[in-house]
Amino acid sequence: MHSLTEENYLKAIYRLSQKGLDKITPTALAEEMSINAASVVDMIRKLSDKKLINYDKQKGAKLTAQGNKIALDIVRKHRLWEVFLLEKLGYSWDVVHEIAEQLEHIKHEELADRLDKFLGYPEYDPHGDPIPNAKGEIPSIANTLLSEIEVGKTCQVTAVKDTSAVFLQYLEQLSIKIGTKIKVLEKIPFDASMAVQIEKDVKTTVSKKFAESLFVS
Amino acid sequence: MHSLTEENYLKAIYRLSQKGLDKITPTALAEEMSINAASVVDMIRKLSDKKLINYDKQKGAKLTAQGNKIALDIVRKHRLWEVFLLEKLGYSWDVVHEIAEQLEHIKHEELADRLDKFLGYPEYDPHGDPIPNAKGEIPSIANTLLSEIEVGKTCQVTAVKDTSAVFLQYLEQLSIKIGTKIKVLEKIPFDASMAVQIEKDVKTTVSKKFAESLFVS
DNA sequence: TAAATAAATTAGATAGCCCTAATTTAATTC
DNA sequence: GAATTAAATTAGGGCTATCTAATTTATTTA
Ligand SMILES: [Mn+2]
Ligand SMILES: [Mn+2]
Ligand SMILES: [Mn+2]
Ligand SMILES: [Mn+2]
Repeated sequence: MHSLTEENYLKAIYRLSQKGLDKITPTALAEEMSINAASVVDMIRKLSDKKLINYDKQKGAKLTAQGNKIALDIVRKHRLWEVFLLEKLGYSWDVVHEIAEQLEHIKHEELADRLDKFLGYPEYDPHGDPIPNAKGEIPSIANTLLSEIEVGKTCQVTAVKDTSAVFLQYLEQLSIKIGTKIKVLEKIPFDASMAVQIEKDVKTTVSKKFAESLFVS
Repeated sequence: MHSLTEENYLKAIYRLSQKGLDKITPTALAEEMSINAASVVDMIRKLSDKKLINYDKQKGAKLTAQGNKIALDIVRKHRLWEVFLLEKLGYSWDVVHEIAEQLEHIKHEELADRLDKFLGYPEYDPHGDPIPNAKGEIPSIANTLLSEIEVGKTCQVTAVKDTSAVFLQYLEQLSIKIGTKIKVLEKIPFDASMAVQIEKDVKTTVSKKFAESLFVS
């Protein structure tokens, strides 16, 4: 059996590889997990011994089929619990993550599937991230950023790239949620900020950082 | 902050004091938690230092007001999660306990209250145990055993004293659940077993051990 | 390429929670 | 009351996951 800590490492490796990192180094993992690189090296050895990852100084760390299965299962549970917390318990989307971080480690054979059924087989979590199904298949992922949309075009929010509480609260304040329509009115060359119109009413200007933190389609 | 392990100790002390033990000794706790007495002594010191219990060689271990509050909170969460697992996820009453044993340690300020509301403020868990409310008040507890019911009388199951999976599965097999009516037909002096009638139909004989494992009213 | 910097690894510790074995203290029993 | 048995405690470790400080190995940069 694998520990909560091992699960968190596997999930972090999964996350980094999803991010498109070519090489997952101890330093990158240490940064990602806010942990010391020396500790990471220890755990890399442990996970390698357990055949959950392959580690190679040249290629970095890679999940094995087995490791990937575990990581995907944790991600599935994490996102399902987030849906539960938001839809059933009425939590807001800037708090569900930290609680799901604990809930994802609850172990019981049928738990994910039962939760999935109870929630009506949701495809995306509250932040727009895709939920792997029971077979480990993942719905397609958004990859266009708001910053890439041309002036005059209207797009629709599909997911948040940055899931920090501060950003989510700011979105809340602007009444932006998954599905919200945003029209790009102007791009300011000076600092790459954007003038946008949110749904019908509100016009505002958002920063480059902001425009690079929202996925749209 | 207190750890998962500390919470389990506090809960065990709470459980033993509810059982009416006059003196909670290291040995009793060790037995209750399937742990070595030497380990218990370590933790008793730790919990004493944290003022969560008072320990006295003469009087044994006693929860302080603060310790009691934590224990009660864990018990509340445990029982609420059991209701959730049974009613919302469709688990049977012989499995909910082990999963709730993990879920009870999920930490978030409003979690218990939100769950409570979502479940419709249940008063009892699937085994008939009372659920402390937000103020820490506990509904009255069943204390009459089936074995104490006189011949000819009919009673109703209010709770199970033994919550082991084997017992719960046996009850399932006999179609006995919380609320089931049982009539005592005969008491056999030889081994203190009892002939009973379950609801209208089924007549069967149950052992002394069985009759002392069911609470009725 | 040699020097400087950065990354990876090793060495050595610590904290939490558990164990076995030995010892001390208390409770029984003869 | 002395001997025996049981309970509580101490001593000494083990394992996991973390850290800091040193060292080794790679990568940059001048
Ligand atoms: Mn999340
Ligand atoms: Mn986690
Ligand atoms: Mn239970
Ligand atoms: Mn527990």
